[in-house]
Amino acid sequence: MATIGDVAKYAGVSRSTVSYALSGNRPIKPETRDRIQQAIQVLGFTANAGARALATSKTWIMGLIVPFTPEEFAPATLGYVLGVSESARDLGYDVLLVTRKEGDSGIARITESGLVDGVILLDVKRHDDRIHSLRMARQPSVLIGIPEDETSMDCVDLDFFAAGRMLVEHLHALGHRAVLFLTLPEQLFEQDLGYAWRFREAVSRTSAQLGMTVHEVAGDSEPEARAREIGAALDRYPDVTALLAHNDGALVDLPMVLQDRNLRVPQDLSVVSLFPERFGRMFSVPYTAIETSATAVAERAVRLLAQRIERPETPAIRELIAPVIIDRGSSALPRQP
Amino acid sequence: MATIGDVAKYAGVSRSTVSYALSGNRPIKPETRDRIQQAIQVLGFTANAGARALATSKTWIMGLIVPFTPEEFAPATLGYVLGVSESARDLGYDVLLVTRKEGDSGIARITESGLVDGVILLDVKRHDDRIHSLRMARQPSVLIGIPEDETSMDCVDLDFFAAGRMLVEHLHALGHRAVLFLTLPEQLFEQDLGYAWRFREAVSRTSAQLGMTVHEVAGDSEPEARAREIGAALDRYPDVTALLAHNDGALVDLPMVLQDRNLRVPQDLSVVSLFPERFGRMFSVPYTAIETSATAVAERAVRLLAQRIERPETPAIRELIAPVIIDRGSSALPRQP
DNA sequence: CTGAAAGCGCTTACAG
DNA sequence: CTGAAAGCGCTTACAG
Repeated sequence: MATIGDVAKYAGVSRSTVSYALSGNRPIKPETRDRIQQAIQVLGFTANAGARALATSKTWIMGLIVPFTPEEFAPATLGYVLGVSESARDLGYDVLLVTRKEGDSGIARITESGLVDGVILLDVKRHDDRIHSLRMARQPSVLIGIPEDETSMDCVDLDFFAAGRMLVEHLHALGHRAVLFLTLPEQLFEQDLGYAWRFREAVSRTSAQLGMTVHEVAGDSEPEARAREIGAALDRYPDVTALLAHNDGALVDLPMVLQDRNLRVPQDLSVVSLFPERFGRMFSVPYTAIETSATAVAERAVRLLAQRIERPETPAIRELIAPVIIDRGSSALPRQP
Repeated sequence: MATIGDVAKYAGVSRSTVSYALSGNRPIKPETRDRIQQAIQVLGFTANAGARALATSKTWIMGLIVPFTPEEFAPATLGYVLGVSESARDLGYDVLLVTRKEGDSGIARITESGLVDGVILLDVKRHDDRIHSLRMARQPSVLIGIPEDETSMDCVDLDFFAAGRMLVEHLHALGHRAVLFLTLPEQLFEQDLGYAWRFREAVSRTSAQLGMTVHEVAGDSEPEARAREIGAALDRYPDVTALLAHNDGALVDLPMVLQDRNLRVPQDLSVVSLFPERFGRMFSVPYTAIETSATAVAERAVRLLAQRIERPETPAIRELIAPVIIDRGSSALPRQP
């Protein structure tokens, strides 16, 4: 491979001049610049990443920590991964992917070795050990999700509390007073995932305030069990007039389950939900819902991290993205008893 | 951050001794080794990745090129990404993720700068421009998928031709003579994706050899259109006794579509398919099928690349993973007319 | 507007 | 069994 020395020799200048021409950090005489440009072309020169990182202490790589919990929903996760990657490239960064098996040690490894300039953490838990590793690191980090103790941590997320509240208020405004709430798989709560808890808390608090009855059904991650649970719950609570489904997997089976019981939407049962936008494009989920935009969240997170890398000392930011309901006509006035 | 010099000073040895203790590349007196170990502990030393890469010309990073075609199926793609990441870590490598927007230039960027030791390419097309960039690179690469011209390229993939043939033969053996073949979204064929074409070709060739009639239905990527197409095709070809569905998105809607038409599986219609294993765990797809194991393919690809990185000159390998049918009882003798 | 030189933090032949 | 030194390929103060 051609080095900066080869380019310098070919262009008849010093290595420092080539370097400055590359970085634009000092004015170069136009003709000199042209000669250098040509030399670069001819020799096919690209600066060595390791050498540059060593000299500048900057790698232009962001670490992305993704646990890939098996119970989580692939299209959602993928949306974040893709969003982070594309946004990072827009700002000149590459993305190093660190997945589950390693857990905590992965963060230490990529930060302590100086492999990355910063870290984005996905699937933040309410009490997340990994945040300790992030605080120890000399590189900045941004969380996608909100932990219990967010002191001095930059966080970005959809406002899942507002989302839960909005959906309950939406049903309440239509006149619904008894709602079936299909939650995420229990494992996700056990894993202490912030968004799962915040959404559920919003639903239970808001419904309590508004005097609504909410029957919770723990959404399974296993398809057959899930369908059975939904059916059983509909039998158990004949008073419910609406279904609030926060379970991506279940949404796909829902049309079938409801049809099996001859329940028309929205005449017999209103259905509202929350799911990733990618999901709606891939499957038939004809329900009024809040669409979580991984792209928007990822983009904000990457921007924030890039800013932090440049100016580490500004105070931590918490950015909640306001949810928006897309009306697909699956909610209406409750059926008359 | 502590450098190797700090460790050397603390342990009272030279930097080279610390380096050799780290690499194990020459014997070190046990007591010396212990002192060094302790110094590393106390100072919290981790070797700088850039410096090491510069000195050794090895980054321990594999590039993973993933186009993330929107028509493709998230669980499938995610399976490969996750599989590559985990397998790479097992061998000591990190993974740098390069996604669509950049396309071709991304490969040049990460190889020419020496950022990666090798590249894994996903979603290989039959005629894939990116392979040219890979051939130009000084680092080795492995394709997940088989291009038309695989000269001197390492390739790993599920044997999609064998898969298509197996499923057709399976139906033929049961006595089916007219089959509806629901293909992947047309866009994937237009994108020239190898696996889409190979599977389809296997289906059409095998059925021709066996004297079977195959009606193709172009699977849409848009959910509503897809369901309509399936229904229309079932009406159009009343002679079909079996459905061969190679369309992940459609599989989820299928139970509903078939129920709408009062078609029982397998009494009225046999259904066989091919889908990623992750998919079956997430959704209810009760069909006899070949399960594509992204994990297995990814693991082979990573191993192959690691070998290439160590010994670049051995001849190129093509590794096709034999498909296996999982019987879920959705195929039976054809209904009597 | 440009060059010579030091330095980033490692590894590894060379020497003992 | 260990050390001193050169070198990997960049960047950037220092000097002119």
